[in-house]
Amino acid sequence: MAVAKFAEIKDHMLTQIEIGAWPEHSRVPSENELAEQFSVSRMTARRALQELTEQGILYRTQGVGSFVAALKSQSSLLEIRNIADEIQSRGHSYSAQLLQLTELPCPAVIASALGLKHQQQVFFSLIVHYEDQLPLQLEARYVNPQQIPDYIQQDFSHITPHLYLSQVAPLTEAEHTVEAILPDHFTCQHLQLKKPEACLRLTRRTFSRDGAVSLAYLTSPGSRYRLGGHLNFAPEKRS
Amino acid sequence: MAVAKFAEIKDHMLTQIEIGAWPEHSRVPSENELAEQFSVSRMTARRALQELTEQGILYRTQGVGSFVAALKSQSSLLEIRNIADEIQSRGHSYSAQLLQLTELPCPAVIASALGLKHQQQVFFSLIVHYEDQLPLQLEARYVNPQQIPDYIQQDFSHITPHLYLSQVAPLTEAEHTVEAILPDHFTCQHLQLKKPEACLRLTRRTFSRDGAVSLAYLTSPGSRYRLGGHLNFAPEKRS
DNA sequence: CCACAAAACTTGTATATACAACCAAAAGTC
DNA sequence: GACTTTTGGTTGTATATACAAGTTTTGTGG
Repeated sequence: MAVAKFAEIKDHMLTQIEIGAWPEHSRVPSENELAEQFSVSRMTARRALQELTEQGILYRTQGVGSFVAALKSQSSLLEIRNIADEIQSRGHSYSAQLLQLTELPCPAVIASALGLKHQQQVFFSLIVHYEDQLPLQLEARYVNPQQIPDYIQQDFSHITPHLYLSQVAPLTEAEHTVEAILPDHFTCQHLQLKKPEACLRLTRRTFSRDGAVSLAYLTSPGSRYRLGGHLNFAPEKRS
Repeated sequence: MAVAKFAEIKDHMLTQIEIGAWPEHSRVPSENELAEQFSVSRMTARRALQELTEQGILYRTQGVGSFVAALKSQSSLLEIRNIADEIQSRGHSYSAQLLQLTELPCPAVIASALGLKHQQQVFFSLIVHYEDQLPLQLEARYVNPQQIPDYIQQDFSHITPHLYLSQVAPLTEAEHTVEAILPDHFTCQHLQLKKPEACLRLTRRTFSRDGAVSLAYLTSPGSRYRLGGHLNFAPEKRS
């Protein structure tokens, strides 16, 4: 058997959800209906539903039915991931648009955060990250030119700044803050938000051995993105 | 059936692992052996093994067997603290107002998250946390009455639900998601927001050994609250 | 002893069946 | 109309069976 039947059913259901044929909280076919549609036994159809439920994609209620759970992009608080990897690991297509890559005099706040002097030159990049053609995150990043002198010559349409930086200057430390903000007009435009909506803004400052490397403002619409974390207090359950 | 057979097998195996009878990487009984020991079918024994594998407690290899996984050492990278402690550690005054403490039929989403049945009764509390007389957080919490039957009799003007729960049912696990939302009118009122502003909503689901204990929605105005974290990437040690 | 084949055992997938628990809506009753 | 009962659909648990796929052990022939 090339690919398991229950996996084919899962695939089909995931597709239906992704293309929007099955919206959030809508009912999905019952075990018996799926069994008939795919010419499998109920137990096999059940397995597909079961595993999707365990993945948090569906929720089920005995005696009622199975439904599509609220679907949002999610990244982990506990690991620092490349946004591109994150999107691709969900099976979606990733793309990015470079809006700016320049050198500019350092605003006071940035200078302080990166340990530079006021008005000293600093690298600045502005990138929109897309998940399936929909803007997921606006990345505004200031980079310490003393530590990464070649930053401004990179081609960030093929490598994310985060990935590049972690290759060039191994991170030793990172500092995060998470805020909820209402984006300004400029941000709304680039995130293709018709009306301002609540956004998550992750501020990330990274350090290498020699000090602060970069300060990034990562802004994502609250309706498209959330952060997730899983903490274990007992050494007996999953990562 | 009071408790499912596959659950009994899981319990037994968890106990064996916890007391050290089955050390790390040791082989556990095969599907057939468990089936005979517990007088169940292979499929039922298989389910116990399967679920323990999904929880990361076992690992299995086709043709070889099932084994106890390595216990994970835990570093809580991002610690989400008791709101009262947090406020007081900033040198501000903390107070709380209890708005509701009732029992109500369980909405489907809550039931699913807490492992309860639809429409089953669930405890619900609604509390506003104040920092220096200014509302900082609205806490809406659903509590599993099977695990915390006395929840509804507590005096939450003198102890936070989070603190009470962690005393009564030691947490083994917590799951968090962070979102940015625009609060509804009701939430705005209790947070004393004249105009709706972007809010951080922290959803926290806590577990004890017997399953999900509570699900809390913690909503704070973006202008008054943010989450901070600090991650260290110490050199990895590999043997 | 070695090489190879066969057997035994393990996990993985799939089916057909049965019954229990639960829910919602329809049907019946007062 | 209000209430109760029934009924059909749905998920949850459990069993017996079969075969596939992978690994280890055993056995056999050379």
